Amino acid sequence: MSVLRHALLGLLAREPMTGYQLSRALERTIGYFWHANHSQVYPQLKALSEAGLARPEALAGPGPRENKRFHLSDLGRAELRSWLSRPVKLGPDRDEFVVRVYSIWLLDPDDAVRIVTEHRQLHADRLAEYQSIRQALGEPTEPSDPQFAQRATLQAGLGYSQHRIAWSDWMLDRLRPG
Amino acid sequence: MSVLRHALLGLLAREPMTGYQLSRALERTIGYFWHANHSQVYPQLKALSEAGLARPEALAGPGPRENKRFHLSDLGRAELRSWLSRPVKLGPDRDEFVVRVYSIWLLDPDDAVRIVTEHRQLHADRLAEYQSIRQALGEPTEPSDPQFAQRATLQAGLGYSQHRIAWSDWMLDRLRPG
DNA sequence: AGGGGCATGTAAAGAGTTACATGATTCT
DNA sequence: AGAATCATGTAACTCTTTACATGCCCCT
Repeated sequence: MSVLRHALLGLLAREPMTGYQLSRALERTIGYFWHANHSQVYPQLKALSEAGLARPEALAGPGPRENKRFHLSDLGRAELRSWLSRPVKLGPDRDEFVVRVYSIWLLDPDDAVRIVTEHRQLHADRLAEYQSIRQALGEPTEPSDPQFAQRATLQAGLGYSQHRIAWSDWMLDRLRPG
Repeated sequence: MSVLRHALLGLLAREPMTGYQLSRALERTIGYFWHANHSQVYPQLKALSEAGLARPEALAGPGPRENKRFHLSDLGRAELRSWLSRPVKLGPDRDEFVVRVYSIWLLDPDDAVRIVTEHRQLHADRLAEYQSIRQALGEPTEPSDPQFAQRATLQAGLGYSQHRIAWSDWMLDRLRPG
């Protein structure tokens, strides 16, 4: 069972959603940490339904096909809980910008400064985005509240962007002589 | 052209290597940020050779097949430089542990504390590993030196693990009442 | 009338993981 | 004699991305 399937179960544990809504969630909140396109979501929802982890509810709605809202089943909730307790390996080991930095010695100093500055800016923008979400979300509640978990993932994002900005500054200090 | 292909070019820009050596490098240094198995490396090396970005040199060596050491070509170096200057999107958006944390409200407080503590420990161990590499590597040199780039990627790792430890502590403070 | 958002799917290609397969050399 | 390391490949499967494809509803 893939991470994506569990990400979908985790979203459905909060409230029933259509495939479209799940796809959108994988472009924002949880999507900052695990992205997926709708073309991947629909087949996975079918698989989850067939495995009895989610139940589709037929809806009247727009479009040529039947609209469906998915509910987490008891089996799905049990699977999600069991997944949470299983051991995880360390991640991420897929960081394209760090791979680029590994070859940064091949660039002219000006170009090197430019790409690091661009990276810093991307994270400064992302940080501002996270901070505005934090405003909307408020202070963390009790750990049994979904809001707490959302606040904790947000905190991961805040800390990560701050770390990338600090790292960029570390490089800029050493790339600019004097 | 994939990230993996450019990671391979970035390794070959330092010194000629066999597919086996490249595979090992993708389990350590640069492998902390972009992992790949040998089964992925060999076909990509073939593709790089066919595209004229790397040249194979036949070697006497053990085993039933011919041994090859790959050299970066001028075209390969140009491609690598050009890739470095092209814009990057933000990464990573694949962080399994954060996806788990998004559902942590479903767990008993004890289990929640346990998985966060385990995560913290993984990063504390990784941090110690990075610190011993830093000892061996020394202080950063000039930006045109491959050592500088290696030191900069290491700095990314150091900062990242520190951030994950701080984030784990943030969660533990809130998961443990009192 | 046209654009954007809601809504659901399939197809094809590329990337990545796990397993299968072979065989020499070196160390214990 | 057996294990670890060096060394190279293929096969099968899953995951991910990009593109194709349809059509309603609401707002301007």
